[in-house]
Amino acid sequence: MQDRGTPLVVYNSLTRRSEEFRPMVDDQVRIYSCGPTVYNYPHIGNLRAYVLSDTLQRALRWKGYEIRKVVNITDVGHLVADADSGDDKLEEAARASTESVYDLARRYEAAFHADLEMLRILPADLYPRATDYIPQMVEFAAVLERKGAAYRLPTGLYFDTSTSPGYGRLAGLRADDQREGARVDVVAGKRNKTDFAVWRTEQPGERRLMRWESPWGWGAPGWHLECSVMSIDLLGSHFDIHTGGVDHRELHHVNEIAQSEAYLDDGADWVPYWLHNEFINVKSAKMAKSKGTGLRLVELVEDGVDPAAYRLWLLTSHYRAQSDFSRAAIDAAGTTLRRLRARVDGPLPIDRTQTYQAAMAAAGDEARAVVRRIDEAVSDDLNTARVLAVLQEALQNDDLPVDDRRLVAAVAENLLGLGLDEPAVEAAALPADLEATVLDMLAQRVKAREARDWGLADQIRSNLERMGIGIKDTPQGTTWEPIK
RNA sequence: GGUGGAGUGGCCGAGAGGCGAGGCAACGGCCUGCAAAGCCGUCUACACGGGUUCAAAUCCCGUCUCCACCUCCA
Repeated sequence: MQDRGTPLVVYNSLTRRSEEFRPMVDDQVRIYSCGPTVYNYPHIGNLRAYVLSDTLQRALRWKGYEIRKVVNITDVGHLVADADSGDDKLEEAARASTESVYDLARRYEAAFHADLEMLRILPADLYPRATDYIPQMVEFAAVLERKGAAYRLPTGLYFDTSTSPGYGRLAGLRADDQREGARVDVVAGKRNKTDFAVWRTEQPGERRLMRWESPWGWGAPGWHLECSVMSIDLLGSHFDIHTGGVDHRELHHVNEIAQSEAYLDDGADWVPYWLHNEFINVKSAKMAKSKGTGLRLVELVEDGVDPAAYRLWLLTSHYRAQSDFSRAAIDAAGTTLRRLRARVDGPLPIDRTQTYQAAMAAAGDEARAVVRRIDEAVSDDLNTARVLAVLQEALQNDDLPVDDRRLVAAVAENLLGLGLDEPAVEAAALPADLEATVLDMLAQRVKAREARDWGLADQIRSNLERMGIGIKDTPQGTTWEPIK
C-alpha cells in the first residue's frame, strides 16, 4: 500500500468546493489539459495553464500515482470572434501570411513545445492534433444527431442545449442570465440561444482553406468538439481531471460537458474534477495580445531572464489568484532563484525523492518533519507558495544536517521544477567579437590586482562595466557576468 | 444587468478566530584593497465603519475600490 501522505485536496470548479481527490482507478490518474490554438505564439499568460497542469502532474506523481496526460493541439475550428459564425483563427492567420495554414500551425506548435521545455514542464503522454481526428469528430457528431441532441441548420449542425440536463452547471450560470447578441451575430434558427455549432458548413461562395466532407456538407468541426472526441478516445469515456484557463469554464468546458454527456448517454458525470487557473494581469488588466500586453517567454529570455525565474514567480502565488505581471516582480524572482541555487549548490538526490513515500524513507529524523510540511502544503490545493516558504526556512536552518537540507531541496525540486540543482550563475556566452578583448582585460586586471595597483584594476573594472560586464572577486578567483 | 473573486508591511505574496509565512527592496553590521556576491541583524502589516468574542487580518452586517467571466481568449 502506497503511503500518499496528506490527502490531496483540490478546488473543483464543477462543485465550487474544495474536495479530496480520489481517482477512478486505484493508483492511476488520467488528465486532459486544454492546449493551445496554434494560430499565434503563446504569451506568458497562456503558459500559466501548463504550469498548473504540470504542478498537478508533479503533485500526483509525488502521491505515488501513475499518470496518463493528454494535451491537445487545436489546429482547426477555433473561431476569431463568435461561437457560431465568422472566421477560423487559423485561416485568418494563414491568409495574412505566405505560409500554408498547415505550415503555420506546425510552426506555432513547435514554438509551444519550445516554451514548455524552457519552463521545465514535464511532457504529456500525447499531444493530439484536432486535424488528425476529423473522422472521429464526424462520427461523434453523427451520434449526437442520431440521439436527437443535435439538429441541422443551413450553417451547420447545432447542439441542442435544451436536451442537456444541468447545462451550464460548471459555469454556475442559468441560460436566462446570459445576454445573447450583445457583440455576437445571432444565428437564425437556433432553438436555444446557448446552442452551439458542432459542425460548421461552408456557405455559398465560401471556400475554406481547411475543409472536410461530412454528412452535413463540406466544412469544419466546431471548436468544442475536438476536446470531447480526443479526450474520450485517448483517456476513455470517463477520466479523472480536466484542466484549463478560467475563461474556458464559462463556455468551452460547459459545451464539452454537454456534448460528451449526450454522446456517452450513461447518466454519469463525464469528468469529476475540473481545475482552472486564473489569468495573468498587466497593470491590473488581463494580459492579451490584442491589447499589446502579450509577452512571449523568449522575449523575456532574450532580455536576460531565466525562464525558471518566470516559473518561480508563478509558483509564488496561487494558481487560482489573478497575478499582476511586472518586470520588477520577475527580476525579484530571478534573485530569489539565484540565491536558492547558491544555497543548494550541488547535486540533489532527485531520484530518491520523487514520491512522498520514497522521500520519507530516505529522510533523516529532522528532515521528515520538513517533508511532511511540504507535503501538507502541496496537498492543500497545490499551495506552491507555502512549499517555497518551507524550502527557504529549511535551507537557512543551520540545525538541519546538510544531507537533510539536500533532501528537502530535492523534494522541492521534484514538486516545483525550478532547476535548483543548477549552477547559480550560468556561464554566459560572450559575443564572439568581444570575447578576446574581455578576456584580455580580465587578465590585465588580475595582474594589476596582484601588483596592488588598485587604480588600474578599478579602471579596468569600470571599463568592463561600461561594456556590460560585471565583475566579482571571490576567493576562488574573479568571475564575471553580463549586467542586466 | 447577471455571476465569481480580490483589497495584507516600501513592493510581491501565503495564511484564514489566539502561535511574527516566505521572498524582493531598504537600512545597519561582518567580510572584502574598494566594490559585487555572501553571511548576520533591523523593518510587527492585514481597504473603511460597525458588531460578535476572553481573543478578529481571519466570523457577521454595511460601505468603498479593483479585477475577471457572461463575447475570441490560458
